[in-house]
Amino acid sequence: MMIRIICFFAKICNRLHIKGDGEEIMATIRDVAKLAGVSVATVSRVLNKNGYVNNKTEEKVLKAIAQLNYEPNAVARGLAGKQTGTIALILPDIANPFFPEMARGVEDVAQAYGYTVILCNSDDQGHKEKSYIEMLKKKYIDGIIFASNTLGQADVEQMRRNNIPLVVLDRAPTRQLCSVIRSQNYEGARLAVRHLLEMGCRKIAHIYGPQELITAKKRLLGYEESVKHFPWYTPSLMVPGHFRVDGGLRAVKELFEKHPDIDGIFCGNDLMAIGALKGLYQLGVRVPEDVALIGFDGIGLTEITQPELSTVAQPIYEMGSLAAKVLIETIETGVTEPRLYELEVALVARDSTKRRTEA
Amino acid sequence: MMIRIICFFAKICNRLHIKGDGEEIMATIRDVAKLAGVSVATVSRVLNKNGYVNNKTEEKVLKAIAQLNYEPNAVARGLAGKQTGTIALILPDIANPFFPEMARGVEDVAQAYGYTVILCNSDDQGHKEKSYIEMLKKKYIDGIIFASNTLGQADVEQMRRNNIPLVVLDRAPTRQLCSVIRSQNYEGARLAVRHLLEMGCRKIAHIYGPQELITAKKRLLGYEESVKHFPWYTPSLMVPGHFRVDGGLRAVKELFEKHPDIDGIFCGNDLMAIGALKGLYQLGVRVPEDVALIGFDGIGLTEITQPELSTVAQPIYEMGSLAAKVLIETIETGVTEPRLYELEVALVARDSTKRRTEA
DNA sequence: TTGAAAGCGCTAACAG
DNA sequence: CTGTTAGCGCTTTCAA
Repeated sequence: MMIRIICFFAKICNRLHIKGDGEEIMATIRDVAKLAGVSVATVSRVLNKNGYVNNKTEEKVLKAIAQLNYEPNAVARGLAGKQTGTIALILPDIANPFFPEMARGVEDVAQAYGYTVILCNSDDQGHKEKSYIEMLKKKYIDGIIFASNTLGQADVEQMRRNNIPLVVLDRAPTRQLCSVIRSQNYEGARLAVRHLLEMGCRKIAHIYGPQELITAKKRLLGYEESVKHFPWYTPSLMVPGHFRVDGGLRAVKELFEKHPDIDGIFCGNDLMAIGALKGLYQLGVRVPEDVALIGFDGIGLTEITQPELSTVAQPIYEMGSLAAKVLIETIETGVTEPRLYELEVALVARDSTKRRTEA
Repeated sequence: MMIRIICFFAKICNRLHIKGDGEEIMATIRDVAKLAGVSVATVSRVLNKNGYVNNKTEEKVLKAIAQLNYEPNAVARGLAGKQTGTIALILPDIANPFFPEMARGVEDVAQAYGYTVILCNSDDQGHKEKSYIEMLKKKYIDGIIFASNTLGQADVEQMRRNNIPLVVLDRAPTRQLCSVIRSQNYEGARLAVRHLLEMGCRKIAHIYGPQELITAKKRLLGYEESVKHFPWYTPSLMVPGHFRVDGGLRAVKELFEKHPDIDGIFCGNDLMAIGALKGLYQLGVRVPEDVALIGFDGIGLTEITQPELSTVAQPIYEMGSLAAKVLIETIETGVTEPRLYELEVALVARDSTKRRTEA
């Protein structure tokens, strides 16, 4: 009884906006119902545009909503309906220049659909990913976009069991369990090599990324397939650069010790190409006169180097926005039919490969 | 009655994990209570480590929790307790190279404190910010970090009324209403100019950013104060570059039309410095031999140009991590005493200013 | 030290 | 077409 009375007073205070410091009180669905003279169910119906509602009634409700400046409470909705309007983006490191643009793509379409994006940096460490996933599950996240590399088959299956829609980027064979988005890594690599050949290169090296990554692997494969029939081809033309700037720099030096006559380098990603450019500069090798250089990814950094870097550009922003679109569709339709999207890449020829074609 | 029966069966199914496709069922606090033979209140107490709980009882509860693999549901917690363990980071554009590192700083400490970060790109457009804030309010966000520029006094006050803790980065006078984090923009500018002078420059220009931004303004001011007493000083040595690469490129060309004898340029941020470098290259002006060039911010890009760019480095990552720390403290202690944190900047002298000192 | 029970604000049966 | 009501899973008095 006592409780009731206290609650009653609390309510009165709420309604009258008596709250000391002028704190704003958010109207609830009940307030709206009362003001409109209908039940909360009816308000809920007009809110969610489901079920039948008389036009007149709807108008009354809408008016009440406007009058009270009512906004439905997303948390309560989440609890009741199991949908929070939140998706998570798990990526290795937002500070890696490849990911911000992709994140932007995700965020833009999420925003457009009324979703909110939670950002997670995994550093490609399995335990971080798992702890994120735990946390995201607790928060009733609606779905996850995975741009990270350490996602295991087991995790995917677990997500499935938890009914959490999943879209992964740049991952291989998990195919039948969730939608996958990637771009033409193999074809892109071939494109890069062909371009170097067309620019007159006659001994082309490759700096490759971590072979656990399907992208790095495919690009290496594309290189190999493109050059293995040449007489100059030899395995020592392929050196690792770990997808990092310093790796590219080191790799290029290693390369030139063994093969001072290299006249073209295809780097597995742009960061390594930037490192390679640096390394070549330090070696006194001119780009593109002595060596033509091309990267992969198409990140913005390739435009600020001197010379500007040729690259095989992936549609990074689109990969993100498509991922979000696919995920949200999965969430909203409930259809879990996994699909594979392979996006096209494009050769971007800039100064770093602009040499005279030799006969 | 019918309902009860159905629910009853549903519950049984849940408990027995009969759910067709092997979908996982998450244990609830009630399950734990039942298994431990206590009430949910008790479980809640051990969960939140508040209130008295007998050691024995606690053990039982803990065992039940472990046994059921129980994880408290964050959404329900949010509804009941008004705290969701989620903070928002509103910034202009994650694709702007300045922000990823800052975002990383925010995310890292958030993660460490068990919080989750929602990413919002405002593009510095007021309406986007407002719509984000609406959305975030609905979601019971615990606090907001603002690294964006169009936050008005009214918004800050509104946040206050809604009791949403707020930390802003790089903003000026909103001082008494929320905590502010920024770095020494004025001093940094003076540092940059002094460095150019020490390197022997005798006519120094400045490319400045949008004057609506306090940071750009302070840097411009620092420049002016440092050079206005020189005979060569004239207002046309200051041109706008909009904090963008292309702006810097254009600015440098404008500058050289009027003042071909410039031998030093201080750019209000690194992006403009990169553009300036490009422009100078196109003009055939050598850096640093003919012109020494220095930027501001200390973003990673400054290390990949040729020559590498000197810059006044802000502790970008720390700005982010500090912001998160301050925000979370505010959230958890409830203390809203606003503070101002001004972080130190550091001169990073690289090749772009490495010229012989003239007597 | 513990339990009962009233919410938090909304959704979704079900019954008119 | 609309209202009643039982939850969603947790926190938090209040009583015991």
